[in-house]
Amino acid sequence: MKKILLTIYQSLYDYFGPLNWWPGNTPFEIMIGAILTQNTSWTNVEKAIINLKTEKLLDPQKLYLIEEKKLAHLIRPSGYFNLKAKRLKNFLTFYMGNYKGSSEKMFSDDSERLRKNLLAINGIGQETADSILLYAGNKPFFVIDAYTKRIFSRHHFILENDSYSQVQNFFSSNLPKNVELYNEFHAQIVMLGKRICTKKHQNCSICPIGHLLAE
DNA sequence: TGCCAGGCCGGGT
DNA sequence: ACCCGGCATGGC
Repeated sequence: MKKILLTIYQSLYDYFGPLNWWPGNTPFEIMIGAILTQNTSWTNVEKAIINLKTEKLLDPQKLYLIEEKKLAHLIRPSGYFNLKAKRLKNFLTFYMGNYKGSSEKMFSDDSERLRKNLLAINGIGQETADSILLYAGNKPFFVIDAYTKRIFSRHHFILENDSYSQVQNFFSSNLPKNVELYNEFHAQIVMLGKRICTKKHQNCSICPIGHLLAE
């Protein structure tokens, strides 16, 4: 199993090339993006982030102080804007209150403890927490999303109704614990899910890992 | 035009 | 412990 997972990864990498995730320049931008992209396409999130950048508001202190209503307006293109404005505020309260807006301080905490604390924030679930830890903090937490579950359950590596932790454990226990690998592998999975292994069509004839999959 | 997108929460059973 | 409705815009 360890071998085939790495082979799948290698095939994806050969096919798509390096994806250089996460799109975003700073840890803070990545963390904001992680919340904004919940059940939302990245193109919509980009528009919201551009709005924040244009207003020069992509800054912990400024977003912490801005009125929630105004924040909601700025992130409108990302969808669920009222809900997400609230969630961003919840995160910012945590981030400013505990770390004064310093990602270095935040990620110098014990990672398991930090993960629990992130999960305690209303609006941050397991995928968002792991995305923050992996892509903003370079901590080895494998991110599980809808694409991962769809692709790997479709091909019977996992069960369709496996829990998040079960799926995460499947990857963690069958891969070397390596941040770069976790980073790139998840990015490759998302690309495969978007482009080829979509909800409606499996398109297995052009799937770059089709020959590696059972059935 | 309807379906989908890099989830999560709260209330009900 | 599950199951479900709500949240909302933009692209194809």
